Amino acid sequence: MQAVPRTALPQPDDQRALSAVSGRIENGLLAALPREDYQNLLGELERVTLTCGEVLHQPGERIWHVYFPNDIQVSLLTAVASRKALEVGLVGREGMVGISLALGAETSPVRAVVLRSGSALRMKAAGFREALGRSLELQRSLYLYAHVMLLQARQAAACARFHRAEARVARCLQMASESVRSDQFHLTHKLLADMLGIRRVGVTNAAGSLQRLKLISYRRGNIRILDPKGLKAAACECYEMVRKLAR
Amino acid sequence: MQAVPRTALPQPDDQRALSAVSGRIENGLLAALPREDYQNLLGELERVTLTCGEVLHQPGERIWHVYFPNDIQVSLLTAVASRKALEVGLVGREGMVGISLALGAETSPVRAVVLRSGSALRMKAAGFREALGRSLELQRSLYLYAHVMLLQARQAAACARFHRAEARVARCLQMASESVRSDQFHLTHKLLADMLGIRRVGVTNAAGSLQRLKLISYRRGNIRILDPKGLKAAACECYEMVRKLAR
DNA sequence: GCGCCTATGTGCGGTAACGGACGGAAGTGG
DNA sequence: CCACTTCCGTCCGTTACCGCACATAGGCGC
Repeated sequence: MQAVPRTALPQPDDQRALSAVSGRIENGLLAALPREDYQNLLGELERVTLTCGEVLHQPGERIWHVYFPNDIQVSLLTAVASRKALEVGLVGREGMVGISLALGAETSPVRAVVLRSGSALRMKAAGFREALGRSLELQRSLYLYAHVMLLQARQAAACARFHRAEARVARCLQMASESVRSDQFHLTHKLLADMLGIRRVGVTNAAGSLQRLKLISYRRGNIRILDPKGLKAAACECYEMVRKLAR
Repeated sequence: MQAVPRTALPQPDDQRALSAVSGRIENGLLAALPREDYQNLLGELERVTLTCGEVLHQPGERIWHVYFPNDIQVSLLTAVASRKALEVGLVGREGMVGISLALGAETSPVRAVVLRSGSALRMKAAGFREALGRSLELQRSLYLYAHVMLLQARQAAACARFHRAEARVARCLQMASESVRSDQFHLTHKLLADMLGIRRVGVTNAAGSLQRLKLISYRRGNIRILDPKGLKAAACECYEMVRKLAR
């Protein structure tokens, strides 16, 4: 992930904007809103397509947009000096990128990198804040989401400290699989290593071990889960933990 | 910290309640409120004295009270199976214990353990939620505080993953020193080890090394900072990072 | 002073992960 | 078909921890 260049802000693909926004609501947070509250947001939302590797937020920099993923997945990374980073949150269909803005901050504390290409609905920071002030329902669900992110970050901390690379790799694959709702998906060792804050070789070893156990198979980034139950057993409990405590 | 028993809920010392609450406001969050908002809270607040080792919240259990520390310090710990835990947040004069309640959760995601004895103002969960609904100012400052806790947790994650024990011990001592506003305080190796999620011996080694560098001296838990600048140089940057990004 | 508890120091083998480097193999674009 | 990039595998020595066990040493009550 160190190699990912700072990219220009993505442009909306306007030709598809209307149909997309007025169609079925894919994002969980938006879908859960009462219809009226959602209607009030519609004017502010614009659809963007994002590709793997794009950087949405940088730590310390101002948040210009918040993003509600449709089918993309976004990794939130905390970096330390010496070009090392660790994933401290993962945002998918059920979440949003830029929750700090809802909490009253103006700058992002993390780097937000697109992990899986797809589309999202985005909103300008100012419009978002206004909308938040108008909708109590939106407040309620976003603050609860902030709580989940807090949970995630804390669990990530304990996980990174105590769990072995192999278990963490297994957990990551399990999560990815459930997120895309398929037993096949694309994820390279390098990318996984960056998320887990370990060496690429560490992932290679762990993945090789999981492969020997017939839990997964992979080839040039194309991963297939062969034995979901076995994989879950090999994984650390952190994923389940977050789920459970998220209520 | 594994040895700390589950204690009964602390009882308020009612005889001191009135004088304490109506005196100078020590807690930062409360002190920052407009006078009117604070007056509205007064009825709900009760003063309690807490001693080192008391457990205020347990993960997964219902939050009955929130606490606004006067001079106590509270460590927030995330545990994994196998009796290991890691500090993912530290609450002092400027914060509160139980922020999850403000975000809409009902149970605590962490264990909250009193690190330094002293007093705090506490409030029943129901009363707190009502009060929060009434005061926009309180909302604003608590959500911002939630953002800071999120920051803390994320930084703690990266720190635990990447930084060496010695640097983390140095950082912890630096933080403790600033928190008590003194170059002397009490903190045993065992307690430090539990916060950092490393072995007691690891702390002993790190502390011994810092002592040989003439940065600190200690004797049976009584620590003295000899060279604050040197200590800061030996510490990892995580403390400063949180400060800076907290805006 | 004696017993006891807490706090600190030491020693030892074991190991998971590190950093760096190199090679091969699979796909990609001309 | 060939150059090139991406991705994966292997090997090396090194290191910062771990878990365990045991030894000292200060403080406290009696």
